[in-house]
Order: sequence, then C-alpha cells, then structure tokens
Amino acid sequence: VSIHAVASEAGVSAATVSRVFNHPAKVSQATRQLVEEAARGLGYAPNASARTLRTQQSRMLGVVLPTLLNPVFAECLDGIAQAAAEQGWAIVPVMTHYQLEQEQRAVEQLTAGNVDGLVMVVSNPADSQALQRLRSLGRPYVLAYSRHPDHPCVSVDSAQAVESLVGWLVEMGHRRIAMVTGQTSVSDRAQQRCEGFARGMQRAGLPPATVLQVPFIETASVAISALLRGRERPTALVCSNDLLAIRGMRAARLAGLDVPRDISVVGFDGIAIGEDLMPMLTTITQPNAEIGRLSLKLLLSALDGKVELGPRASLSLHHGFRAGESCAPPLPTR
Amino acid sequence: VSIHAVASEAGVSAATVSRVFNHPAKVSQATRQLVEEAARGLGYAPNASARTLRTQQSRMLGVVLPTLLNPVFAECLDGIAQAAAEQGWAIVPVMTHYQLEQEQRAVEQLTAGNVDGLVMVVSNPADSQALQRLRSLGRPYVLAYSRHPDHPCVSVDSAQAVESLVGWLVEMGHRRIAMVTGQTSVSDRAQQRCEGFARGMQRAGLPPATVLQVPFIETASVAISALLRGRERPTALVCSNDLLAIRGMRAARLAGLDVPRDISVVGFDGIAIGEDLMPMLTTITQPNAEIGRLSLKLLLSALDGKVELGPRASLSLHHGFRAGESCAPPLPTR
DNA sequence: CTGTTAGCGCTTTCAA
DNA sequence: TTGAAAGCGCTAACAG
Repeated sequence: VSIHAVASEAGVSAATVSRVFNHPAKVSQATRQLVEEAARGLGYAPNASARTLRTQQSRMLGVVLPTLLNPVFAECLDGIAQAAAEQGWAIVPVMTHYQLEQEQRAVEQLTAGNVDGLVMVVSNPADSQALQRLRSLGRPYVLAYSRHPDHPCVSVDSAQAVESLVGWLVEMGHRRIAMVTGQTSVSDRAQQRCEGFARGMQRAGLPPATVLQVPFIETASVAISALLRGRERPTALVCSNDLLAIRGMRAARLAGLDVPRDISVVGFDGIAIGEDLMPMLTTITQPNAEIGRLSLKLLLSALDGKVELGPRASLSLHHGFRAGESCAPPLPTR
Repeated sequence: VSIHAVASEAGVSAATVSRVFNHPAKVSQATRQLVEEAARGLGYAPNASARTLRTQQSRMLGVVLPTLLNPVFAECLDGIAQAAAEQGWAIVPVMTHYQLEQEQRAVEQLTAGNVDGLVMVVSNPADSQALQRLRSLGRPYVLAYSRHPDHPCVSVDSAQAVESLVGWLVEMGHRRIAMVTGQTSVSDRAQQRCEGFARGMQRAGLPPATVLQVPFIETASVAISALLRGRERPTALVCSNDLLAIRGMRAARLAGLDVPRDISVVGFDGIAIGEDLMPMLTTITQPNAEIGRLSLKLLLSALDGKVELGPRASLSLHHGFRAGESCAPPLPTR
C-alpha cells in the first residue's frame, strides 16, 4: 500500500498526501482530514527506504560498541536507545568484541548502510582508523567514554576520579594499595585510570605501587589470588572496572580473606548489579545511561545543524561515588 | 559516489556494475576486474536504501526486547547480533521496558521501517496484539524464550527444568522450599516456572508451598526479608530468575543468614555474572546467546524460503544446570 | 492550497 | 556478455 493508493482513495495527488505527512500546515484542514482518513483506512505507512532515498536522510544512527556482555555498555546502549526512541530515530548497533579490525568493518558497514551518524562507544582515538575514515567521509560521530582533544566526546574524568578515590582510601588508613587493570595498551580509559592511581599515590606521598595487569578476564581470578597470597599483600584493591572488582572480591574470599575486613575492594563504572552484591560494591559511578543519552542527543543536535561537531562540543560529566560495603579501614598491623 | 560514477569510470553501463556486485558470474572476467578496480578507486559502496527500494529487501531485522538492563537479554541480543553480523544482516533493536503498548509501537515502527523480519524476545503470545499484527501483515517473526503452540518459538522447557530442580533440592534434604517470582500475570515464562515448581513439590509429596510474588524489583529485598524473618522460614529459595536470586542472597545475608548454610538459593537464567559471585550462584542455565543466535538463524532460513515459519518450526533447547555454591543441605532441626 | 514533474540509486527484464 | 529503459515509493521545486 503506497502513497498513490492513499492519493486515489482520497481523491488527491500523491504530493498532497506527502504534504499531509511532512508539512501538515501546508494543507487545508479539509483535505488533511480526508487524507488522514484514507491513510488510516488503508493502514498506510510511508515507505522508509523510498523516503531515505529521496531525502538522503535515513533517521537511523549506528552504534559501535565492544560487547553487551559488560553491563556498562548494556546500560549505555539502553540510554542511547531511549533517547533515540524519544526522537523517533532507529539505532543499528554493531559489536566489535574489542577487535580493531571489526570496528573498522562496522563503520564501513554502517556508513554503506546509510546511517546518518554514529556513536562510537569506547573507541580508542589513538589507534582507530575508523575514526579517520568517518572524518574523511564527513559522517557525523560522537565518542562515548573516550576523551580526546580532537574529537567530540562525552565522558567523565576517570583519572581525576581515581586520584580522589586513592585519597579517600588513604584517609581511611590504607597504605598498601594495589591497582588491578585490564590491558592498558588497548584501552585509553584503563590508561587514564592507572594514571589517576599513580597521581593519587604520589599525592599521598606513597611509593609507586603494584599495578597488576590482567589481559584476559578469565585469568583475572588467578592473577589476583597470586597477588593476595603474597606477603605484604595490599590492604586495598583499586580495580579499573566493576567486573574486575567483582572477580577480585571472589578471589579474595577464595584466598580466605574477608571483604572488607581483610581487604578493601573498589571498582569503577557503577554497574547496577554492584548494588545487589554482598558486600555491596564500593565504586566510582559513571552515569552510563546518561552518557549514552547525551551522546545521542549531541549527535542529533549536530544533524540538526544546531551544533558544530568539533572537539569543542565535547561534554564532560561528573562521576559519582557509591560508598558500598566493600571498603573498611585496614586491620591494625600487629 | 553512485553506480553511474563507477560505470563511466569503467566505461561500462550501470547495469554491468550492478551485475558485478550481484551476479558476478554473469559478467566477463575482464569487465569484472575493470569494474572492481573502478569501484575500489572511487570507494564506491552500493546505496542501501536504493537497493532496498528496488528489491523490497532491506537486509535489516528488527529485535523487540524488554530491556538490556537484565543480562539475560543482553546476552541474547549479543547472540542475535553475532549471527546477524555473520550473515551480513543489520539489526534494529527496540526496547519495550515490559510495556505492551511500547511493544505495539515497536512493531509498528519496525515494520514501517522496512525490516524484513523480527525477533520478538519474551513477547507474551497470550496478550500481545503485536504478534497478531505481524501475522496479519505477513511479516516473518520468531519468538525467543516464549513457548506457544501457535507461533515459531526458540526456548527451553522452563517448567520441566524447575520441576527437576525441586527434585534435586528435595533429595538434598530440603522440605520447606519457597518460590520467589516476578509478576506472573505479565510473564508467561514466570508462570511456567511456577507451574514447574508446583509440579515438583507435588511429585515430591510435599504440600503446596509459599509462592512469593514481587511485582517490583525494587521491593524484592524487602519482601524476601519478610519471608525469611518468619518462623518456619524456608530452607531453600527457588527464584524465577537470577536477578531475583541475587537480591535474595543479599536479603538473606542482611537478615543474618548465611548462604548456603542457613538457606539455599537457586536462580534461573544462567547469567554470566552469577559465576563470579560469592557464593557462586546455583542456577538453571539457559543458552541465552544460543537462543538469540538460533532465533535469528531460523528467521533467516524462513526469509530464504528454506523453512516455513509455522509452529512446527519451533526449537526446544536443553537447559543446563550450574551447581554453584549457593545450595547446601538444610541444617538438622534441633 | 494543490497538482505536475523530475529524480534520488539501484536492479532487472528485454533486446541486441 | 552487455546496454537501454522502466520503475521501486517518495519528496520538493515549480507552476498554477
């Protein structure tokens, strides 16, 4: 059922039907009602591809993200989807599983697929050719979580967050604090968090501390256990994300340590499930859904021409802190 | 850069360029190479909407699901996305947040948006007009997780799973077993699980037991605490999903009970994070990613004409069981 | 306020 | 094996 069916049903031209849907004010009251009725009667809905072909606007946005298996990104995509739905846009998500090459392919696929813009979730500006490509194509895009002077980003200041967190732990009495992180070479966010950690330790006048890097999530528990079994083990563990922190808590318990009595654990991200744990995970929270929502809104503003999508458009959001139950002052040393 | 640009660059007609991309065998070796080179040189990629308009095939699939905030659905969508990417299809997810009305809208939006088919995740055949609509439109669709004799479904037999689970608990020594579930009126899966629970209890010769319904996730902890504070409290809690089970464990601990010593807790779904908890969550596992993957593949087979999408196409998968650490024999009564 | 017309980029007969 | 031509459904000048 096409626009012509509606047109002839209503006894008007296709152009008029089109106007009723796109510029209702340009059509007389009477004609409009006539057309609307005909459309309803036939169950007509404008054909999206025809409209896209004609207007060069698909009202679809691509979202490139590593995985949905980390709740951070699920929460973020949820925010993106919500904002998109509100504005009548559709989203097309593509998962890269942290593979640069897949990110590349995703961007290629999405741009060929006529999306009007993209949200790149945790893309790494340092080594992503995908971003270059987008720029050279002139496709509007926004980076979520990343921070970079050359791109429009929506993020929180992780480094500062971790730095102040370290201060908080020190105030609580901790001295031997270790950092656990994923591969810093592939994640600029992990890097920033480590940097914040280093700054925090330095500012507290403490010596540079252990930074345990666990490349694969599967081996995290093992590595953390080893760290905890050592003598002079840390009294607090700062983890670069919540999933790692949760594994850290498990590793600690398996090593016979009580959290938080024997060891404090802190995460980063603020995924919802952390609140339901026992002990509730202490963590730096990011407004994940909000980051998604705002990334999308920023993108839409740009498509509206309301905003120029340069680095100056970047948004820096506030992080939060969930006190939780996984931290406590260290036991007095005997 | 359109097909004509490539055509004139290569000194052939647009039709030939089209053939090179769609039916390479119909073009001579020489011409093909010529065209391929020209296309590469110009960075040409066929315009998706034009192609869709012409062929009436968008290579896009809609996915309607309640939320990404429950890892079950995130895992499922991950599977869907993976299968789609493998076959070169794009997906357009829409979240309903369990609102029937939004489900309706989602289907309307997606069909108008020219998706070639849809995966409906946990749609409730009993009260979803959206499914009727899809059927009357003749749009292919597959239900994930649902079980219904009139629709093509990909699911596991929850009732049977819970029934056997109850048997396992009874064998372990439990007699006072309670079920905790979300609103059964809106979820046919919750209903099935409760039914399996009832059957299991009956089969064990135990009296019909408490079934605690917690409509809102926020209030789950409160309700569960109340249940656990009662005298003659249950020694085991069967929860209709993992999120509920995790909250249940927290509620138990807050009530001063040790899991599993004082109370056993079992979940349903097999979300990944359950494995990292302390104690590791005992649960009936569903192959969530696989359910997504297979739903999508079934849909694609139907679009290929390889399969007729009737109820006979439904797939029943095996559930699994993760022994975990959240269950133990009940303490001997003094 | 409404209709006519042209064309978005592509695929597919049909004819050569 | 290739090209010419028509048309998928829609929108936006433009003219009336």
